[in-house]
Amino acid sequence: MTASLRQVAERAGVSIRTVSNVVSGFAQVAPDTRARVQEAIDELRYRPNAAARHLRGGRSGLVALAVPEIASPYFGELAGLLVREAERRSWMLLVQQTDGDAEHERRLLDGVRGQVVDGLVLSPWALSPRELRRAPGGVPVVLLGEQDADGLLDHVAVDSVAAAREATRHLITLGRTRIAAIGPQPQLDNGTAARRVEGYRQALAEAGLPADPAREVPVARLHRADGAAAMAALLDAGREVDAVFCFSDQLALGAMQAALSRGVRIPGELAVVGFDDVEDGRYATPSLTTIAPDKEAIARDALNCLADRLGSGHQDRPARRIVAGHRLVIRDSTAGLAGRRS
Amino acid sequence: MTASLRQVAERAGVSIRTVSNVVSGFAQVAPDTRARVQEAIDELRYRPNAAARHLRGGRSGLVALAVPEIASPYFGELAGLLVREAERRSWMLLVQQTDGDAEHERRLLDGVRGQVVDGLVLSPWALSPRELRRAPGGVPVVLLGEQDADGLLDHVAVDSVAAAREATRHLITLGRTRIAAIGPQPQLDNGTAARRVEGYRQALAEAGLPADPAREVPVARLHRADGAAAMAALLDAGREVDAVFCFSDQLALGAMQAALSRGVRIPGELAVVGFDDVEDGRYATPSLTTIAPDKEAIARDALNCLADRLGSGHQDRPARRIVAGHRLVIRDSTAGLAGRRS
DNA sequence: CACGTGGCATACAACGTTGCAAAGTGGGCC
DNA sequence: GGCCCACTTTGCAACGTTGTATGCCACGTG
Repeated sequence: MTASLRQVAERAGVSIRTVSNVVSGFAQVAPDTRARVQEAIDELRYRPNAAARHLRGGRSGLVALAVPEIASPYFGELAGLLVREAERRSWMLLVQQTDGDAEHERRLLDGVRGQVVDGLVLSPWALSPRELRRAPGGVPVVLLGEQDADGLLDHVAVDSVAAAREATRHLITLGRTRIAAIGPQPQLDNGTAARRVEGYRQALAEAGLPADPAREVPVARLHRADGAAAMAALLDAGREVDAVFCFSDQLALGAMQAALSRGVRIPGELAVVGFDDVEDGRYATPSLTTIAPDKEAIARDALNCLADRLGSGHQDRPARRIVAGHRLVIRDSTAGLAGRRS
Repeated sequence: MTASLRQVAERAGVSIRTVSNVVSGFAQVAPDTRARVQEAIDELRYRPNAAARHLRGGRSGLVALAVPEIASPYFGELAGLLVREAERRSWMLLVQQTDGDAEHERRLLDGVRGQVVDGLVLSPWALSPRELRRAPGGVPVVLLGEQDADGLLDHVAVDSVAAAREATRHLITLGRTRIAAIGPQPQLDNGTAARRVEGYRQALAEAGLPADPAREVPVARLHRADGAAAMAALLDAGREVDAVFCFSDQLALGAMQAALSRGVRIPGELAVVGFDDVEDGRYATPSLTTIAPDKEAIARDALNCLADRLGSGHQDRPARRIVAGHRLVIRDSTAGLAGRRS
């Protein structure tokens, strides 16, 4: 099948160890020996055996990304960036799906851990901080989103309170006063959604606008269909609403679709803001105003966390809480001018 | 760190081999011995070491998916299905991105191969059949799309000629006669695009419509921006066009956006059909008529191919050419009735 | 009683790699 | 000429697992 160090050694007339030295460029090897060995390597097309290295060294070079659903545009885009970032470090990315299922997430925490990957980037959905905390001492974990496991695991997230406040404030500056929020998830112990609600309420309070609980529409998942259903519910209930802040672009796109199909004009009668800045939103009609998290930074920082926990000496440093940047991107769904996309 | 067979064996007072037998349920083990061993396993939280199994058995339980871009909705959706399908077989999915780069694809063919994964699902973009063919005897490969490597590698794809013909024919039955195609890629040796052009032309010919080369708009990539640019070019050139068949939903969504932003009514003045049936299209305004490939079948069949090449005895069976099903899904971008989404 | 049989448990080796320690080689210096 | 040192190369062991072969025991049968 594929050549091993032994075969290369035989061919080059040296010991296995010397070939290993050439391959890993470790110890000093005499130039002519190195050349002879290299020749044998090329002829036999030798490639280091990953399994053996993994067994010997305890590192697989694999990192897992676990998200509720990889088909979701936000996670797809993030996965793309993580793959790229991983490659930069000679790692490879393994993708796991939790389907937003607690049991699944639990299994990942002590299943994939310690076995095949060197680290895990987890976007928890159903698991409470309490459960995340009891993660055993396996491989390093980085959480995405604001589920902070009581400071026991590293995590990377945007400042959702601030971002939600900015988004809502933006709607307020447009003169909207009856602003709904689509995306709370009271049924889950979900830090991210809770914080976005908080930011939304803060902005309303700052502006002296009343907070109407009936305008906070909870959703079960973050799909377009959930956004569409939520919007439909708002409209059917006759809630007079002139703007809506959606906790994800997916929800916003679904909401827009539902509103448009009922003849509601956007942004004229209804201004819409999303969250995530996925590509779909940029090309939707109208294009979607949104909070754009710095996804590159999230990907980079997440792998940085893993990298330095894998590095020597830092294994037990206290958990980090990294705040990634974000900015409000204003597009047609809130811009009066019915103009071009950003 | 994590317990090994040795430690379990010591604790249970049996040999390593016996523990192994318990774990893999292989040889016969006396009930009380089994119970004792199981107890030790539980107490020590023993988990089989993946690296050692990989080294010993030559199987890693990993399968790679290599696509140009995982952030693209079509590949994201496919990845989700593949992860699920892989899980059903106790495999895990590794994601690689080629960025549509030939060198990258080449490296994957003989790099990832034979080293860390048991199989590779590759969606080639830039590599010609000729190059794909010289794939060395590493791990099994399945190609997605219609790049068939001269019958040397398994591949799974929809019948693009037939699908493109149906899509175009649908536009013709609406009474459209000046039908453009967005998506040819003459600069690439890309079987898929070529076949879609072919189906498009066939439909025109069948209907006795003239084929106007200027209405076949090539694109460099399949992003929304490319579709938007192509549409803009068509409109700016003053080509009178009353329908367009786009080779992917992404292109179609970009094209719709460009048309809408210039005040072109869809489907009134311009009917649009896409290809892929990604979720975005279902929620676009108007919702997008498209060719829906049977993605579940593609995922299943791709892994089936790998599975039975990994199984005993079938390693050298001739390459398979699997045709996945597809259907035309008619939505608002071609339906006169400006109604609800499908 | 000797032998075969079947059930159960074990020993050994090997998968391919690398850390460690030590051996071999040659040259330079006193 | 002898000795030390630096440079280069090597052998051994171990990572954790499983295939193969074998050992041990009790039991039933001829």
